[in-house]
Amino acid sequence: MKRNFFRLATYNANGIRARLHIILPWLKEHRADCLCIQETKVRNEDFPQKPFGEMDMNVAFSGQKGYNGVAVVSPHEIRDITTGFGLEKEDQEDAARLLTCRILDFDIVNTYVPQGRALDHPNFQKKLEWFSRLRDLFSKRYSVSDKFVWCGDINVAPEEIDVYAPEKKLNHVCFHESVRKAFKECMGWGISDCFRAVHPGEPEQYTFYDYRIPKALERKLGWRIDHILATKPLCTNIQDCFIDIEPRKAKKPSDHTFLVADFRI
DNA sequence: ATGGTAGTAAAACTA
Repeated sequence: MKRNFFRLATYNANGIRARLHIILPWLKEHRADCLCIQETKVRNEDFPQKPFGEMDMNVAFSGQKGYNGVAVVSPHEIRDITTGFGLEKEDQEDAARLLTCRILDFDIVNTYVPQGRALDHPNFQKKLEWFSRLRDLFSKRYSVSDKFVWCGDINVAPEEIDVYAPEKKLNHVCFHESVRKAFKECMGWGISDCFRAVHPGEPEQYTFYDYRIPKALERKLGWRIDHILATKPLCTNIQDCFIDIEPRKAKKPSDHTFLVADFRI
């Protein structure tokens, strides 16, 4: 059965080799046209290409040892793959956090935005700069009239409803006003939050549950920090956008949290 | 106010 929409999803794997038992069945069941993965935590030479190839999926990946790492999986051809910000002397970590490609007539940017560690840590400045560098990349390489999607682990809860106990998170690197502002300024290039376009004002819609917090899912102690942002040609054609959490299928509840958007084509 | 656990990969480190 051919569908009249393009299904794009994003998933933070926290180690792709430890999540294949979740990712492979999920791909089969949901028939995503594009799955963007972050925190693969695997160097390129060790990337598990075979299991994807065996189910006729193409993969593009960019990783480093132990940390970070991004990948794109698709049943379609993955073209024009780039990693990092496209500098002559590319930073290894940036290359393992940013991968762009074309699938059908969609321009896709998959990012694992630096978490930032602490407000007074140098990594937090790097995080803020990432958003302006991304906006520069968008405006340099793409047009707002393109079918363009930026998705991934953005590490920002944009609004109070996007995190539990927001009053206690004002100095958190994923909720501080400076990082929310930086994210919004980046979006100001011309992209909108697909999830909020479909579910405006809906509270307790989270994409991330810290596995260190006991029963975080049941207690609704989560964050909406993974996002799918799209330009107007796509935003005006969103059929659906939803968070797929199926804890019954996972050993741990946070193992199985996908953010999905369906774009009418 | 802090810590809680998981993954990678072989002792810390990031989240």
